[in-house]
Amino acid sequence: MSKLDEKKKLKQEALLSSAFKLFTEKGINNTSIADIASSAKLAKGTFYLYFKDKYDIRDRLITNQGNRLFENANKALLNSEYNTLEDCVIFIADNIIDQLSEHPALLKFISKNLSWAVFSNIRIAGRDNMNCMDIFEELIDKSGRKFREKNMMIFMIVELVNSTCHSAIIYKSPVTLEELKPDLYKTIRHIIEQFEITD
Amino acid sequence: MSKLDEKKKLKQEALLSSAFKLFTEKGINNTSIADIASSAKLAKGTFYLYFKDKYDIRDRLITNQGNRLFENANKALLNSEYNTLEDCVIFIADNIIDQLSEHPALLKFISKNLSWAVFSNIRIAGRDNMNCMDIFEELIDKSGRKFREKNMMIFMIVELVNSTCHSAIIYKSPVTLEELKPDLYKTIRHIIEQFEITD
Amino acid sequence: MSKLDEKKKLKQEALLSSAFKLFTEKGINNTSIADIASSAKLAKGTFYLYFKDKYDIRDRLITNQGNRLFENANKALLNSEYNTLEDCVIFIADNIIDQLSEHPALLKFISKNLSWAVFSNIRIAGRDNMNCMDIFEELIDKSGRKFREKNMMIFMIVELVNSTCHSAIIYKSPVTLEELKPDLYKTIRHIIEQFEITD
Amino acid sequence: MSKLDEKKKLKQEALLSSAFKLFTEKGINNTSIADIASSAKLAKGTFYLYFKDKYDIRDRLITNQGNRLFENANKALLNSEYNTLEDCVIFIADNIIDQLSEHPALLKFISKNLSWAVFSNIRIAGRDNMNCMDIFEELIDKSGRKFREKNMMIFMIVELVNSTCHSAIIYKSPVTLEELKPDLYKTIRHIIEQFEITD
DNA sequence: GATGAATGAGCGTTCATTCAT
DNA sequence: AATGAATGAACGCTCATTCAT
Repeated sequence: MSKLDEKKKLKQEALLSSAFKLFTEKGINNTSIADIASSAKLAKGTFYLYFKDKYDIRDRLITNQGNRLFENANKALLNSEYNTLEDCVIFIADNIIDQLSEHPALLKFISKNLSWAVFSNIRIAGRDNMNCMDIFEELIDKSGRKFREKNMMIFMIVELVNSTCHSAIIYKSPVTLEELKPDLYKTIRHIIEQFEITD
Repeated sequence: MSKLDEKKKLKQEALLSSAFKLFTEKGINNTSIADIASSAKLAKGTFYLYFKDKYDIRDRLITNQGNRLFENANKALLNSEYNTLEDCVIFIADNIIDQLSEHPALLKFISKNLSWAVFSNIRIAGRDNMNCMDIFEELIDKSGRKFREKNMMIFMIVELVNSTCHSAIIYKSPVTLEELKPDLYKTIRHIIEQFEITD
Repeated sequence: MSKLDEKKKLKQEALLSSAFKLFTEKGINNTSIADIASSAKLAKGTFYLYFKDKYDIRDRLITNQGNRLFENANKALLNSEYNTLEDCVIFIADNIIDQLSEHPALLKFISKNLSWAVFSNIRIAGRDNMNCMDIFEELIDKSGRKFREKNMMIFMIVELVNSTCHSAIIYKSPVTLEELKPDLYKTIRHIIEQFEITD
Repeated sequence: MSKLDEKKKLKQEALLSSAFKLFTEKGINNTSIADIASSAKLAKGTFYLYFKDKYDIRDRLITNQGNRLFENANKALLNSEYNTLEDCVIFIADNIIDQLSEHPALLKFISKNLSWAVFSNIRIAGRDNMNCMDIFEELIDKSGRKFREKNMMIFMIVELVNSTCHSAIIYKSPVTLEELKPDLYKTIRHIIEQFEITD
């Protein structure tokens, strides 16, 4: 990589991290392109050399941050000793929930913008071109058990976790995260059971 | 009601329905107050006689539309012959899902803005000052069964239904509504079971 | 005066005193006609039955308040035992200064809007159609002394008092009122002396 | 200075002179930022690149114009042969009065907005960081005479000149400028005398 | 006479986008 | 590639004024 390319990379990263800071602090609507550029110590016009508009940089951020969450969770899982499919799925959920509960601004930012399409395409670095869905499929395969409608199963788990934790973390309402977790994980076990094929 | 009051009522309704149309068509961010007023064939200043700002009219719309959904579902339930708690809860969910699937714009609008705080305060017309939570509590009481953490139980059901149906209706992804429903309802039964206290 | 006329009088007075309160509290520019009307507990349209616009009511207020200041000063002078022209003029100045220093808002309001034309036409109630200038002329006549350019003499005194006290009362800068007074009155004596004709 | 900086300077000056023209012609209240910008043949947004708001540009104008008045007077004094303190002070007053009487609009603008705080901070170009007060102090020092309360003395002179000339120039009432001057200057001499300390 | 709902011109301000340097 | 001055459309909001009741 040439020196120029390095410089460009640095500028892009400065814009991304400035945008992330401002989006999570003040919300996307209250952040202008001038804000982002000046916070990155770049000129306004420079922004347009790297991104089309505010929504372009937002989408890049969601993907990046989503990646990070799952990478962390995946790495932690590999260091753990969990075995059953249920334990592994819950481990990942729990890990991501804990990451988010420590950065409520990130949670707000992500969950407002996380659609299934985005989610299922998040790619995991270090696992050759694998995405979230692939990780889950792998877990299922390793368990040796059989499931119908794997997509729907994962979809239901992800949506349930995402929406209930959002409320619990941001508003602590109607229950706190700590109150929620036991029953949330119990429900995850029910959902997995519900989709298992037992001959 | 005087003639003047009638006229005022009409104008407010014109503003509400214009706002709803524009919010669902173009999104709140791309709708200006001038748009709403002119679409209601009123002067810009008139808007401010009835609402504080865009977010005031949005909140009024959410409450109004939320009310309507639950009122319809509740009325239909009273005309049905369902008995068990599970059947009743699923009947309401199903009814609301069907209403929303026929108005995806309403679904988009509502579910982007529906927090638990808003939800649990939606009031049902015709049932003396009762809100959604009261309706559910009533169903539970009538069943004669005992549950721990009723709030959390309802919360999990509502969030699961809301988030999965949003995706299924708007994006038909990863499954269509018709594919989702059977498993969604099965999961609802699991959740209810999970919270029941059996001595 | 008919009952109706009394009611009208009351409404006009309510408007005047509301306007005065608001003008002195928030300034004329930040006071709207709606403010005045609602503070007087009258409808907006009613304002226009009594005054042409904001500046109409302002001018009425200046005259009214100016009258009051001079009436009070004049009444107090009649109860005093001062004899020489200098003592009388200074007594009036001092009296008005003290009135104003107790109502800085009134001072601000008056002195921003007090031109010589307005000043010299302020009428004193209870003295048959006499104005400020007449009062001063009377004092001069009673003294039995002779002056050239009486108008200019009074003009210089009034302007000097008005402008220096404005600064002293509102900003206490560059000197306070108490520091200013002795020298101010000494200068008034000099001015009177300067215009006296001594054969 | 680069070409760009020159262009910016020109634009700022265009805004200043447009604002001055409009403020003096129509008053500040009746001048909008759009007026100023379009009169300077610039876009409305450009105004905000150079000034915060209407009052920012007003304050800049007062300082600029005030500077000019005193600079001119000071330069003329240096070319004159006046010696005594009284003659010098009256020379400056007379010079400024003449400047103002030729630009009544400037007089209106300045004297409505000239507070003691503003006045005493006006800086004189070409005299290393000196302001009006410094000039007067210098004159006093050079005279070798002793005065008590120099601040108050100058304050009284400035306020008297400002307020009487305002009326004389703008309204020619109750006397014209030419009628006023002799007595005004006589009063200035009295004031100076009044503050002198004679052992 | 009194009301206050309705108007719509007008305001200050922001900001995405362009483009000459 | 990078800049940042310039633009002007668009916005939310205010308010004097009118007029049907």
